[in-house]
Amino acid sequence: MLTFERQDMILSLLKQQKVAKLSELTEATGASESTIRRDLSELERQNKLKRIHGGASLPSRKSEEPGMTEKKASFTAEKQLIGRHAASHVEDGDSIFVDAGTSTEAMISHIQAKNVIIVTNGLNIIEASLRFGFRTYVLGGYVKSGTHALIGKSAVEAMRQYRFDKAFIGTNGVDASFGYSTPDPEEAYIKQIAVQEAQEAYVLADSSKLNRTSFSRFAGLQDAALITEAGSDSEEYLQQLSELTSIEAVKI
Amino acid sequence: MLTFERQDMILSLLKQQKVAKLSELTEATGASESTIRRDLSELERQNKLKRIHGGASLPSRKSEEPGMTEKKASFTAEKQLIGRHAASHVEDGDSIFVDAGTSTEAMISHIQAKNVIIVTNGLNIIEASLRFGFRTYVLGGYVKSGTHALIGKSAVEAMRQYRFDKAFIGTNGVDASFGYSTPDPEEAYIKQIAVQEAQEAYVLADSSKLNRTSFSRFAGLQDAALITEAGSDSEEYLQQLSELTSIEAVKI
DNA sequence: CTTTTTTGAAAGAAAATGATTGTTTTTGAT
DNA sequence: ATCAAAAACAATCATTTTCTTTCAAAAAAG
Repeated sequence: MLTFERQDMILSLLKQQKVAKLSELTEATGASESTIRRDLSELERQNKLKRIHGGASLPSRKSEEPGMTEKKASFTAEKQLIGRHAASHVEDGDSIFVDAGTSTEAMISHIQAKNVIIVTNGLNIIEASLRFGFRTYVLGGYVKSGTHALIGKSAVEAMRQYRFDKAFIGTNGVDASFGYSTPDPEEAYIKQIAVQEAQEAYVLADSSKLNRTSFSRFAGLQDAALITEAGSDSEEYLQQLSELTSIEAVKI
Repeated sequence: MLTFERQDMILSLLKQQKVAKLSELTEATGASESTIRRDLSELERQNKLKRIHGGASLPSRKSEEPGMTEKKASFTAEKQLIGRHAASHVEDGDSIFVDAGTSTEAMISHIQAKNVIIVTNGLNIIEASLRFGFRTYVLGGYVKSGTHALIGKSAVEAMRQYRFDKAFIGTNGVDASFGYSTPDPEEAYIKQIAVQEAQEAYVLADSSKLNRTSFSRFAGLQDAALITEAGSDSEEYLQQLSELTSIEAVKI
């Protein structure tokens, strides 16, 4: 990976999380500690970030506006791992749908493929996608406060205009019988269309989402592959799910 | 393959993906490493790109950015004044179109009216609009890098779905005979529709935009009211314009 | 056919990386 | 508060990768 790319990745991660541990950065970039330390030194020299013991934080800018990427406290190493795995499915020239959410946002920086077209309904995804230079298309519609996802009639209609090689979807619940679900029916509808329309559909779920149900079901387990983490406590549950759908469990 | 063809290929590849590894370039062009290196050196000399260890990236706009920010800073007070005046036109229950851009962004925070619905094609506007709690709708479409405006077929179609009481438009040029204009035809098209569809249309222009023309005309002076600043040096020009359209000049 | 330009390959120089060293900072138990 | 263990750090070195320089062959131009 090029120095430039890696440093960009560090900055983007920081913009999302405000602070990042060294281990998170090595994890996310695949580089060694030494390399990350050197990057941090260089970036600090450029005032792009501030080094702190154990990692780095954003520089204390006085007039920095609270961007649309706030409230991202739970951006864990787990999401990064899941994101990186999801990104490995993206191939040169793919057009992909990337759902709103933090899990899906984490995958953007890991996409290595070239000439990728990204379509999204998430404002946070737009920002990440642009930063990494992807051709970016946005669904129209109503901006739902909270998740900052685009929903409604316009969004649905916009979905029909595009053809997706792959769709990457976030979820709030994964359940053996109920399938994938999320609280808001309007958001669920967008996800449902994405799963239906895409050639391949992947649902990203950190371990907190397993064995849970939410109000609105948007797909059955068999409709989309599940990308999640292979934690020791969830081993048994994943085993059970694997009889119902394709599971891609990322090991820490 | 001819030298300029190969260099064109390098530049177009870079334009797509921001950074390119040497191996990608040799693969794409079929030329040897040495040849690509020579091309990169030459293109860097022309400021067409920036060489980085392992490949090349688009030239860092650091050189032009100081100018941009400097310019932006110097017009901030003026933009705020113009924005505040524009915001005074917004009434309770209005549905308004707010164009992408910094001038229009400045008006959001000054809107006092209640139950206002904001429709926009600018990513920066979304952020501001959400922050101040307005019901926010977004046009879909392609995200143009640079202005971060949504353009293209989807954006145009989305415009047709809404009815606007008022439209607030940014511009790059105000000219007595050519009217209002902006560099990008696609952006101009959106502005044009906004002016046509809205019950009332306002164009916001700081004083640097007066007596200038840009490539794409989107409206005649008589089609939209002009909100600008009444500077001492522009007094005469504004007097001249006031015979052609409605001028609302804000005094500092 | 000769001269100039472009190209690709090779060798040494420079840069980046990862591992290892010893030092500094933090942590937490007394 | 003090000390020892643990964690994080900077400095250094060997290895790998990339870069520049150089040169000769191939292609293009005169």
